[in-house]
Amino acid sequence: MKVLVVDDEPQIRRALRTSLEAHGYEVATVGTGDEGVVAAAGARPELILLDLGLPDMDGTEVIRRIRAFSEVPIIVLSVRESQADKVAALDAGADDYVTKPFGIEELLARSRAALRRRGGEEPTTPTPTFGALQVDLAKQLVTLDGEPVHLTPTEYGLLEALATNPGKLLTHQWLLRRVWGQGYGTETTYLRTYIRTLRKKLGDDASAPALIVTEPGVGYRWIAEPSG
Amino acid sequence: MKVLVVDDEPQIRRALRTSLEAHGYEVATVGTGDEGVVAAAGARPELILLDLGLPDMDGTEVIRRIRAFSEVPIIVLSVRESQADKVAALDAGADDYVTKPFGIEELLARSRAALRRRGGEEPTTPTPTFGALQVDLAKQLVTLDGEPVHLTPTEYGLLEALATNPGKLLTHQWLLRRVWGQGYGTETTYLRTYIRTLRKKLGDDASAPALIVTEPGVGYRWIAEPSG
DNA sequence: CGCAGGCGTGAAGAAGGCGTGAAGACGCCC
DNA sequence: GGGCGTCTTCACGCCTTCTTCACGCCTGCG
Repeated sequence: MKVLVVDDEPQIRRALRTSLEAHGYEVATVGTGDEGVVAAAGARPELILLDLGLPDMDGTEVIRRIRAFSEVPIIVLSVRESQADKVAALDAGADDYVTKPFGIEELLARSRAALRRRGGEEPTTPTPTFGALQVDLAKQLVTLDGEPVHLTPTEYGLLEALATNPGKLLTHQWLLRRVWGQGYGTETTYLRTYIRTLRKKLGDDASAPALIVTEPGVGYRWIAEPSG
Repeated sequence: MKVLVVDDEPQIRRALRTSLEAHGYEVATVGTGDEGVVAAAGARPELILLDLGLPDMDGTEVIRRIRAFSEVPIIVLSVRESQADKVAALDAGADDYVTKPFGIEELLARSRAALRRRGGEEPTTPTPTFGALQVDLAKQLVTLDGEPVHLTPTEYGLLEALATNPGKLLTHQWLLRRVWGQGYGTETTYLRTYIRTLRKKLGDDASAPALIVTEPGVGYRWIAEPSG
């Protein structure tokens, strides 16, 4: 049973490693959010213990990025006790939220509970591939024929929304809310603009699409077949 | 979304009911562990909020009894903060453990997290299939002999109305209301036009129909046999 | 046998959405 | 403060889609 510990304080990492290994878990530790996302994709742990107070990245952002490609249980460890922090982390996709200092027995029990719930394996691919196009959801890196493609944050967000829902018809409103936020829903000109740059950068043709199909009046559809 | 609250204190029951109903949940409340187990079996709630300090039965026993027949998420509410209590409840099968007093926002967030996990079991949308014709309702994708068929929103809406009611006679008015909206009901020319394009795109013949039969003066009927 | 209504067929006008290209506004880093 | 990348907005021409109409056929009825 592999567990990934993401925490910037070495003594906490050490303490967690000791306790977890004593209970038969296999433990990997990293110190930054970025490493955490990469390790979640690479090492494929079955449980992640995530400290919210990381130096390099907001904790909810780490959760969101891991959730882009994995359903692995995430238990948040945090010194912050405010409800807003808890709500934000849980709604970002965390499974549980434990405030420091916590008892190791409680943490282990919550880990067991989280693992018990996730009985089945999830087949989600960390890096969906479509022919020459590869989308590394962990590193947020897109390559075409092996060449990295530079995308702005909005462009990447749109691509992620499309590529993680292959074949599905995604409405204007759904895409706008997912990429731009809850307050959006009618700004179809944004979509047209960014779909255009995406098509251009990914070498797609609107009149003979191989990746993104326009569903007039409704939305867009990612039609490329996953090939990895 | 049905929630069952098991708590012996009436004011807590009332407070939870108010908060939960304000957020769109359907709430049932009981005051004893025994009633809780019965209600969990009978009312089939999708989430249970369980107070540990019940007068008639030990909290972990309630959890165990419910777990004997249901995987419904259980969030424990308790005044006891000891690790031993938390471990016991979680290992008995609880999904989460919240100590009173708790913030309602946090409880709601934890409820969403618990529901999200359980609901994660892909709410399998049926994909009606009729020989070579396949209607993927989740993706809103129609394929004929494996080839995607492009339909306009109105065409798809009409097909969905027909294909999800196989064998049933659907009147002009019913179809118009469903596809075009409440304000319609007499525009049978619309129906004729779109039934025609549907037949053309799906390879059906009006004079020898295999999919859509005209019921003169009344409406239309989807006669294809579901085959999957 | 003639007629009327409903249906299938074909087509065309109109409205709105889309792709395209570009330019201004904004925020951020140096 | 300046420069750059990114986001937002606009105008234009084209194309899809919706809506409407006309015509011929069939059916049922008187």
